Amino acid sequence: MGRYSLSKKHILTNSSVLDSVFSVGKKLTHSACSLYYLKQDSIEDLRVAFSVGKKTHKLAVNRNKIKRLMREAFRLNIPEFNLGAHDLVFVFFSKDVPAYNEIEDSIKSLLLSLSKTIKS
RNA sequence: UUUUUGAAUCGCCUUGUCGCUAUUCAUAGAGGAAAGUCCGAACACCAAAGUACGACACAAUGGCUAACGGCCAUCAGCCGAAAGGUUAGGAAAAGUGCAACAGAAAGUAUGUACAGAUAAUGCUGUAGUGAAAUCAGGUAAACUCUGUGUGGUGAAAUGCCAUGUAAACCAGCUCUUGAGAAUUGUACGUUCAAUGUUGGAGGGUGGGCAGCUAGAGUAUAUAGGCAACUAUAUAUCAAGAUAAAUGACAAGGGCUCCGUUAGGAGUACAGAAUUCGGCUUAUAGAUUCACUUAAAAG
RNA sequence: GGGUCAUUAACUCAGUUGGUUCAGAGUGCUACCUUGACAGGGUAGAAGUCACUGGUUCGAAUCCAGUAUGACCCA
Repeated sequence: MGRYSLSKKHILTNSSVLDSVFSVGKKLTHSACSLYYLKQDSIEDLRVAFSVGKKTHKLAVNRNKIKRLMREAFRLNIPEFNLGAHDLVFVFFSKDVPAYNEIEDSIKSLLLSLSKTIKS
């Protein structure tokens, strides 16, 4: 496994866990993205999920594209932040189809503020 | 040559770095519509999957096909100058219904005026209203009739393994006089029915494997056929995910548009979900072939 | 993945099955009357491509086919 890898183990798939993250977990927002997060003691690594609403983006092509961009940005930037075991959910809610730079900016700043809040 | 008409094809390419999914560990990895879910099948299941009625679909003639509501050819109607396009094109002499306004009258019809003919009436022709007016009238995309077809449910089907709980609780029904149930609109039939069955409220799981990708497959050639299509031979074939992979960045080259150049902008519609055959809808741009001659230019 | 419906005035709904007879009701809007003025009341008026595109028909909001948007059901 390389330094920048992000394989299927780290994708959050269980629906009940997702529900709990949305209801119990806390929320951060930056420009076009929101981040829900919840600390988990039972697991060792962090797990992520990405979401784009069907209301804002009707075409499946655009939804897939945005999710892939978000995952790419997360994959390249996560090694700089040393987070513990957490469940993260990124939600995209803007109505435009963004470029890669904008997504990377917002995800970077979200991760930065998350690490600050965890340390403090 | 432009325009017009028809048929068919393509659906940007290459390299590098970092990733994702599958497995043979080195390869492969999204379409012509993957879409809509409008039809037809394959495949699977149902303690009888049976019979009748109902309901629904289709409709010129002949052919193709696994099948079809699809496709091909021919005839007829309509549109077009032509090439060609288009049509839910069975039956009104089985029955029922419907037709505003106008008009004498819109079917238990046949009135009036004029003309013709006749012994006379009936009769024949013309007139006005209207979409339709005497013709065994129109309307079936009104009911209906005729012919043909359809059992129902859909990979969340179905089979196996693992994990885990509750053989608990409440209510109803029934031991042959038949409650209730058996994935179907109704009836009949058939089958099950006390370690029974139905409903309620509640508890647990919500993982894995198979189904799952080589098939009515694709391409080329030859033969048959007007064609759809069929037969034979040869070659060829690596997506298989499941909160759902097929991406990001960089460089170079195509193509289109703008611009005198430098250069700039754009590169559609759109993302597999069991698999096929069609139909319908969306689609930048490019290419090939055939056909017509009305118009414009030479 | 599979299925069922809806779309009519600015808003909420009738009418659609069964074709032609004025596309209607309430709320809101505009003008006038009533009042010293407002509210309320009364009178009158405007506002519609019947979601869109085609077809059948003499004639379509209504029948048929396709498209778009929205809602719901199955687990």
